[in-house]
Amino acid sequence: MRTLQQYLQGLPIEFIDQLEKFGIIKDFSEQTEILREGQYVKYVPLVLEGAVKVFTRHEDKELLLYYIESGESCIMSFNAGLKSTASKVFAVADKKSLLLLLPVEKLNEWVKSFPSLNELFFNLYDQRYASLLDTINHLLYSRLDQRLYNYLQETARQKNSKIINIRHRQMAAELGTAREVISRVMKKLEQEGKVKQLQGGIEIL
Amino acid sequence: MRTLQQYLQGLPIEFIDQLEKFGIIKDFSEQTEILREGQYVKYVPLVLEGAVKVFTRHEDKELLLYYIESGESCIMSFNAGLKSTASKVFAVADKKSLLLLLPVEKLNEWVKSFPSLNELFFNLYDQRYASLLDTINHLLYSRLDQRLYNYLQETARQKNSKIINIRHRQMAAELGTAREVISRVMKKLEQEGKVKQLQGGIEIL
DNA sequence: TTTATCTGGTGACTTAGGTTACCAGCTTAT
DNA sequence: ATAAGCTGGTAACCTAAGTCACCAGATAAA
Repeated sequence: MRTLQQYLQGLPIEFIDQLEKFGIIKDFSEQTEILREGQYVKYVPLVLEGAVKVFTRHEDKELLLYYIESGESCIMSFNAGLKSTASKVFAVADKKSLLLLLPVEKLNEWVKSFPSLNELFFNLYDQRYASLLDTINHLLYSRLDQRLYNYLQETARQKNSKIINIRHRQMAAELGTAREVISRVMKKLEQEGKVKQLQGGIEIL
Repeated sequence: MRTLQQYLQGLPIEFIDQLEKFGIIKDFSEQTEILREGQYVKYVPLVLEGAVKVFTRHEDKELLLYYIESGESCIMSFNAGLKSTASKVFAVADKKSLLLLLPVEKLNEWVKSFPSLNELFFNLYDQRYASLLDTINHLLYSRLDQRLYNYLQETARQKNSKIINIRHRQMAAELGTAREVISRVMKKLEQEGKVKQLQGGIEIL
């Protein structure tokens, strides 16, 4: 296993020391829930390895918002931690992941003492904000075929493979629509030569 | 006119001093554009009086995201200023407004020296993030009648009046839809007894 | 092996909302 | 006063997408 210093290059050594002292490194297997909606947060996760998916949910429907990747953290738990408010999103490990858990009681102090941590969270806020803005524009202006195709491309990027093994049912859930609709739209994308459905999974062309 | 101290209670006096020295207080009349998309920012506005509307735009369609009210600022210009990136939203004064313009070259320093400013922007980020999340859920799960009614209620709150004078065309623009559709849905809301269209404007019941 | 479950595919139907075209009643300029 | 432009209303139509019902093939469990 690599050391914290190797994961968190660019952070001052005194901060890394603090992290080693008070942070907790923990493994999460694929599909493990990392943050629940309504949850109050004691540890803010920072992704060292792997990736975490963040969703919003409304009644039984959900929607994939974005991924948290290596070196990034979850602003919802950051805020929920600092302000003791409840999370409005939920998060799940997308693959086997290694997280560094930051205790919230230290966080406030750290944000003040280490400008680079402060800056990291500002950057993350900005990135997620931009991502939500993008989602809004897609919801408002794109049809589902476009959204599905984007989704598949992003998934392929995450899995680092042009062929992805995934059920229609899951795609539907992550795009906030119904399974039958995915089935229909997938056929359309296939006819347009953008994807190919084969036994091993879906190939993105 | 009130002094900066009166507008910005809770901020340390040394910071107010800095603001008086380097900030610019400026009046904006209703409908004045305050931030353009793609714009690079030299001054980050902080609303003292009035209110500013923030929109996203995609081709010719736009969508009202939220209001910036007294004591609040625009995180998009904050980020655009600090990182010298382009704004992804645009903003317009909703009424005659008084803004305090913060020069970006000072901002970086201020964020570090004054934790309360730092905290203000974290709070604003969180608030806007929550607002975008809300918009996403509405776009995904609510029908237009519900969205329109929410919009009217929010507008009434802003104008501080149950009767609002506004064109169907503008409502359509701010909700990202077409004028005819508003006309149709307004009739529906009227039949349901939720609003009343009279010569002076729309009454929200 | 023989169920039971999961998976994707499909046709038929419904609905919200976008589009087109047009009209009547006000306001505002000329 | 007359014309031009804004405003809201409406009918007809179209399309994307949600819903329902059902089916066949694959996969997993008994």
